[in-house]
Amino acid sequence: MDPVRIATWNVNSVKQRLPRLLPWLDERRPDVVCLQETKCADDAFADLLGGELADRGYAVAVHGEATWNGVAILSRVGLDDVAPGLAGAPGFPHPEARAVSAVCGGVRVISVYVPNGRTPDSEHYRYKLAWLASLRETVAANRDTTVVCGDVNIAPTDHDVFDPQAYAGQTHVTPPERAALAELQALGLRDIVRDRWPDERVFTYWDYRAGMFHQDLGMRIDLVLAGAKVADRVKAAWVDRQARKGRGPSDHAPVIVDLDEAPDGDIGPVVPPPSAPAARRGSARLPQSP
DNA sequence: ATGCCTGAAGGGTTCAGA
Repeated sequence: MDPVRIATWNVNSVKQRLPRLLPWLDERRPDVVCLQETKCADDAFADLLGGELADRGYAVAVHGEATWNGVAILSRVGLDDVAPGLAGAPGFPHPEARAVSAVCGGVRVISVYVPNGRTPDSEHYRYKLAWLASLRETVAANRDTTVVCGDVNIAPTDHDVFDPQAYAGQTHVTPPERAALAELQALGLRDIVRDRWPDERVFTYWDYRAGMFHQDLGMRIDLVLAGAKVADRVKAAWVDRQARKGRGPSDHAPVIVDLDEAPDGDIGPVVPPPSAPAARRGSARLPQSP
């Protein structure tokens, strides 16, 4: 198997992001792209960019709906066994378009948009935890060869938010959410970006308001979680902050992971060791605190 | 000012996001 570049990006409306998405595809040239928050129905997705993607050699698996949510996988290394949705997943009350999976280049890829949760005492929060339990059940069947990519709406540790105090008591950082994520990882999935940058300040989301990106006050909630057979092929992993800059960005940046060719012999793990020291921690407050 | 941006739907505003 040839080297493969996998990316995941919450685009916050594929329609609004088209002027950023297409040039980004041409510049980064990912082989597999998991998208979240496409915010459009499947026929609208095809009308909007089906031709543009075909021109670039991508096959497309979409699972969308009008207005909210919506996920997709673009692949130019094969797209087989496409499965929209998550078997047995709860709805709110009806199933939402939050997952799509396909086999791309021998890897079972799942693009996920985990429910937000809103507030820890809400039905939305309980829905989020139940949905994560369903995701774990689905991944369990192919744990070694699966890669879960997407917006998990959970910061795995306090290291993944600019200031833990700013998020105290809010969703994305509560122990039950982190436990649900840890249970998913306990299947053997590795957090590829954190493994590569264990002590770095790495975020993937910055609020649009109050200059949060400019101050680098964000969270790391977009993850690539890879089973052993995938994780052992990782050559590089990084957050494409350039895509968060300039005019009309999403509030999330893409995560990009390069896989080496699949070993046919005894090629071992090739993740390089980190070298740079940890960056200074931020100390500002959330936007709603003046 | 516990939504300071942004997007969608729909209608002159409201809901949702993290």
